[in-house]
Parts: sequence; structure tokens; C-alpha cells
Amino acid sequence: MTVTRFAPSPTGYLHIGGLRTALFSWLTARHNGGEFLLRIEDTDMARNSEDAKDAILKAFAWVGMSQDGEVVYQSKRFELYTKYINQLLDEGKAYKCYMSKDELTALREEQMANKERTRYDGRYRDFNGTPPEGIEPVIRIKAPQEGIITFDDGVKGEINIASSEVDDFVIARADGSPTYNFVVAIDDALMGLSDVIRGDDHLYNTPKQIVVYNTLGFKLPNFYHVAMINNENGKKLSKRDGATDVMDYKTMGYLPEALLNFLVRLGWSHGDVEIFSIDEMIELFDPKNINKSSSNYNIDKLLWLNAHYIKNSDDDKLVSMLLDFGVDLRENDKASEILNATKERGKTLVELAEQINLIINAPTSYDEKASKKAFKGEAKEILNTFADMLVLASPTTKEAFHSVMEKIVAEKEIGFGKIGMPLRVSLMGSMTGSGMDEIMSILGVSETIARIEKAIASIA
RNA sequence: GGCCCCAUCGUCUAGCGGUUAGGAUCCAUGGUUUUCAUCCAUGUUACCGGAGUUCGAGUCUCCGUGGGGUCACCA
Repeated sequence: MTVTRFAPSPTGYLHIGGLRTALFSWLTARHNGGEFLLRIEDTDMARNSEDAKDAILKAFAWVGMSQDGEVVYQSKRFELYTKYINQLLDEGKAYKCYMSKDELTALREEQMANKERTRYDGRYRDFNGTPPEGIEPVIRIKAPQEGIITFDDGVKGEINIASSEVDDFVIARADGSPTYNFVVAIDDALMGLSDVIRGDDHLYNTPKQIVVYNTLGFKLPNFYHVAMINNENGKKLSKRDGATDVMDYKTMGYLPEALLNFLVRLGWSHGDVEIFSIDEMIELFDPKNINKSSSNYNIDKLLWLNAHYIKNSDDDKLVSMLLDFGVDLRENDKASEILNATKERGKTLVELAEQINLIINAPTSYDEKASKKAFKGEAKEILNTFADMLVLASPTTKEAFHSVMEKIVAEKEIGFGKIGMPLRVSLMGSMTGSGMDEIMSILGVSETIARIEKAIASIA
């Protein structure tokens, strides 16, 4: 069975890049009818944070990526890790190293000065003597000293790393707590992972983890190392490049399906297809098609996708999402008309909310440039006449409002703009926006006239 | 610095030895729209460089160059 996982360390919010690898893992599991597991890597007690863990879970909930089974916390599995540490110690596959931190630093500095790779020199590997006083030992695993560690990466192809590059790394700290590469290998093996999909910043951890797999006799999963997402200049993505916290996208008015669609296309594609529903992603995704090269983050396409998903969202869904942006259309019997008039004008929910507010709230001021242009000449008189005509005709539909506009144009022998411009500014406060007839039919005759009168009053 | 990975329009990408190098986004122009947006149409723009293999190379090999990653008692 296909089993994948996402294994964040709770040291901060969920990063956009992390979400993408999680998405790839999730899609792989769902595509194969397998399981997607979530594991919190909280072995470093000093850096863990409960808030960070909650933030990550919250982000997952927002995008709708569901995990199978309980969330696994490594901090609750120390007994298990200790068991394996003792086992390796007993079997002579791991050993205590009494090197002090100062000695280690000195060794590193010397290697650095000689322009060598910095690595532990194995001085306690076969130590039988009396341990030095006052040093709490760390436990190191015996890594192979010669040969090549090789594995077939599902994204990058065959990777070969000389064993000499992998030293006897620490598997348990002086305080007895296990370290990352050790517990990851154990958990991935015990949790039955078939496919490990992660960022390629972990590529160099893989040979270390393979050492653990091999010494413990575990079966290797398939590895997929996904290249990073960089900023537009190809540099590491940082907060300066825009939002990196997944939840920021929620507050900026992005729909989760747009974000996911955007992310799935970063490093993966399926022919010329750009728009993927969640179901289509699940159906078509294959980690073997993940690109080798890193991709650059650029918000343009996300914006385009978001606009697309807003345009194609159900009204009910938009109404409920809009609540977070200060617009409550739940009791509005014109909700559907309002949404129809505005859907295509907002690339984000923030913009959509602005557009809607322009309709449901009377303008408190008039755009200076627009009013100067629109409220000149006989505008005042035309607006007055138009208001009178509205009272007489008392239109209710968009079409009826439109014919009143046509009527005034015909009777007064004026261009459409003569009524259109002042009317638009009267109703919306600016020169742009939805169709006039559409807006008036939403507002109704009395509100329309109220806004017109208010505008007339403002004309000197 | 050692080791590892990567390299097609500005950006996301298709390509898998023979294509006018395709699509999307962005940008520009035109059309639709009383306006804006949407939508439609058109256009500009790319194989990092150099050798080699081959009848033929974006595609294979090597060498450069550039970028990224990694070298913890962090994860």
C-alpha cells in the first residue's frame, strides 16, 4: 500500500514550500488509495512550540488536506527510540563518544583550515579504555567506512554518495534524547512509509538515514526529493518576497483550491493543462513527473487562478467565505445578483468584498476626478429628470432599468455617456464598476433615487 | 572550500535525436462593454557557453559558467 507523510517540525508556521511537498505527498497517497500520515517532529524540546504545531494543523484544515489516522508526535515516542539506541549499543553497531564539544569544535576548525570536509574522525569508534572524567557521552552510529551509498531517487535519478562523506553521526545527545536522522528513519520505517516525498534540502540526510535503515534491517522506501521554490530572482524565498505563511493567503483572500492549483503546477505539469480541480489533481498526479529543477515563485499566476476560482465558485460558498472579509450577504435576498455583478471584478476575496461594498453601501464621497468629469454641464438636470422617470416607470428588473436609461437618452437626445457617467458616479462614487442597470435593479428604485438625490445635492 | 543537485520565453512549463520549439501567465494592441472588469483575437519574448557523438542535438557525452542545496549534541 502507498503510504506517504508530511513531517514538519513545529518551529514556525506552515511555509508555502512545505505545503507544496505536503500536497505532493497527499496527492500520491490519494491517487493510489493509500494513506497520508502527519508526523510532528518535535524531538528538539528547546525549539518546539505548541502554537507552531497548532498553526500547521490549522493551515492543513484550511486547504482541506486530510490526514489519515492520528497525528504522530515524536516527543511521545522517546521510549521506542531509546530501545533502538540500546539495541544498537548492545550489538556494537553504535558506541559512546566522549569527545567534548570543545574538542569537536577544534577538530572542525582544523579540518576547515585544511579545506577538508568537516566530519567526526571516529576516535571513539573502537574505544575500550577508561572514559574521561566529567563527560556525558553522546551515542554515535557506526556508519560504513568505505564504499558508496547509493539510492534511486524518484525525482533526481540515481544518487551516489561516498561513505567517506557520511561520518559516525550522533544518534543520541548527551542528555539521551535521540536526533533527527535517527528518529526519522525509524518512524518512516515503522509507520510503513512506501514513498518519502520531501524537499531536496534533505537529499544529504538520505544517506545518513539509509545507514540507520540498514543497521536496523529496515526496508527502504522510495525517496523523492523535490527541488525548492525560490523567489523570482532564483534566490531563497523569504518574507521579503511576499507571503510565505500559508495562512497569510487566507487573509489575503485566496481560495484554497487556487493556492493548491498554483502549487501543484510548481514543479509538476500534465501536458498543457493549467486548471486542476482537486479531483483532477488526484487522478493525474504522479510523483515520477516531478521536475528536477527548482522553480521560482511568482504571484501573477496565483492571482489569475484565484480570479478563475472566484468566478466559478458557488454563491453559497462565496457568501460564507466573504464573512471573513466583512461582508455578510446571508440575509440579503439580492445576494445572487450582487455576486453576479461583482464576481468577475475581484481577483481576491478582498477585492470582491470591496466591489460588493461599493454596491451595498452608498458612496460617502465621490472620486474627485470622476465627479469633476461627470457632474458638469447639464448633469444635474439630467439626473433629476432620470429620477422622475424612475418614479413613473418603477422598474424592478435589470432590463426595465435599462429601458429607462434608453428612454432618457432618446427623449433628451443625448449620448449614453451623458446619463451613464453622472449616474455611475452618483451610485458608486467612481467611474468604474458593474453595469448600471444591474446595480440599479439590485438597489431598487428608492435607494437608487436616494443616491441620485444625494449626488445632486453635492453638485454645487 | 569538499560533496551533491539543477539549467527552454521575465515567470510557470511542454518537449523525451528530425517540431515554423507548443501552452499558460505577464506585457502590448485590437474587438466586445455607456465605464471598469470579464471574455475573444493578435503580437513581442526562450533552448547559458564551448567542444564532441550523429546524416541530424533543446534533447546524448564531456568541459566550462551560473544558480541552488548540504557539511550540528537543528530539524
